[in-house]
Amino acid sequence: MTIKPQRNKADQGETSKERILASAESVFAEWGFDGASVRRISEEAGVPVALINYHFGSKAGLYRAIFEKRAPAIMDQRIAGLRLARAEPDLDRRIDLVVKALIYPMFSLRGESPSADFGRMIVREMSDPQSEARGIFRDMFDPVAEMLTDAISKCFPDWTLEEVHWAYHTMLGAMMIVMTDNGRMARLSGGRVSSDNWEEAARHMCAILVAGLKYRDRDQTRGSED
Amino acid sequence: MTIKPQRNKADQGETSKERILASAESVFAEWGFDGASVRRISEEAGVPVALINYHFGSKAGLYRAIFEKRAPAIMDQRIAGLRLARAEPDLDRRIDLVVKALIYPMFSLRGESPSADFGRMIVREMSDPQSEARGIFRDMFDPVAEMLTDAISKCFPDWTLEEVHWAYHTMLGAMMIVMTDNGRMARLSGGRVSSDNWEEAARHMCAILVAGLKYRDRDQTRGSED
DNA sequence: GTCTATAGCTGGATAGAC
DNA sequence: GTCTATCCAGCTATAGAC
Repeated sequence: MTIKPQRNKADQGETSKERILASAESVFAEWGFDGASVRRISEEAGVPVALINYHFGSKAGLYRAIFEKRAPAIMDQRIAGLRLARAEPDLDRRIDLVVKALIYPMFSLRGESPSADFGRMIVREMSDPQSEARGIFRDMFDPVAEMLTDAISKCFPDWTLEEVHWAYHTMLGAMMIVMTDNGRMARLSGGRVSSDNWEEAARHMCAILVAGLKYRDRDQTRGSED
Repeated sequence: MTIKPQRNKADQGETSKERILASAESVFAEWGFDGASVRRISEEAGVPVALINYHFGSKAGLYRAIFEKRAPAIMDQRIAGLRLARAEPDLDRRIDLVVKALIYPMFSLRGESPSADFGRMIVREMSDPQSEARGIFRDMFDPVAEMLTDAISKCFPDWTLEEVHWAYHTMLGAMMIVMTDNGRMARLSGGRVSSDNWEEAARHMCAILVAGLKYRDRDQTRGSED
């Protein structure tokens, strides 16, 4: 066991590598991959530019490192949520747990320290065609996404594959907008509703989505495709 | 001996201004505002860079011009849809029309010529904190958004303002993901479901969202915040 | 209106001292 | 590991001929 060198108060115990990651997260979230410059990140972190390339190889390497640092915690929470859902035999109650397994781990980001920014990074990555080349979703998010679609289809055994995947993507999309809201909700509501309260956000969204899945075929005849 | 460059067949009577707008739409959609370069746009349009600044003043001017060209048609369709909804006295049927007034005009974009790209541009603009400075949403989208939230609240007279705005944003988010899907849906479904068929996309999404709004309070006691 | 040429910057990345 | 200094490719925008 090695003992970490104790830093003084000014450092707040952070290594320069950690400071770079922290400021990169906020700069990438605000400016996007292309709009962000390593110079700006280095300034915000209070380190020279060269140090970024020393630690992370390149701008792209730094970008990926942020996802590698943040994604596992979210995936683990989703997997844990799915384990709870699987243990619920009543399918009506189970879908509720599945939806929450998807939504809550993402929203809880907004609670902790700097990481509403990471939520914004995810949305930008998701809406960027170049993301396919980076392969971040393929590598870090797809495995759990498959577990989730699988869990949905087990809750609705009579659904087609189309219905399952559209349900999943509808939920994913709804989630995106909260991670990305730039005060538009506040503007449209005359300042009376804001998206900052993530617990309320999650509650409202889960209510709509769970009901949407459970009752989607209630009022209309089932689609007759294929 | 030099012959005045005659428009070739490929031009099909398009002015250079129109060609710039068309290629800008696809380049901005693929690379984002910062990632796109006016050089790349000019190459794709087959015009010299200077012409872009002549016609549109700046890169930002060109960007905005695309929204000014495309947004009105969508807004008009939404307004028309809302007019139909207002004429429907049965509130259960009316909310169905309101949701469709929001969703369908956006999805119908994917039907016509080059404009899945415009859908992608909207999503990127929506997930970009810098968009507030550009003011595109404020100027071109917010007025109709207010009409829509208003229509929702008329369908559910007992809802709080929070519930209305969360419902609207949930729908908006769900829509975003279809406009932006980069083949991830196809990947996750093993190639068996794709988001290319916009009619099916709209159908699935509306089914979930309408049911979500109508039945969101069916299984749980109403939130007690006020 | 359309073009060539270029000004004036800012970008990512690296070399090499310490 | 950390820093200074620097390379040079790429960017937006404009000047000015036609």
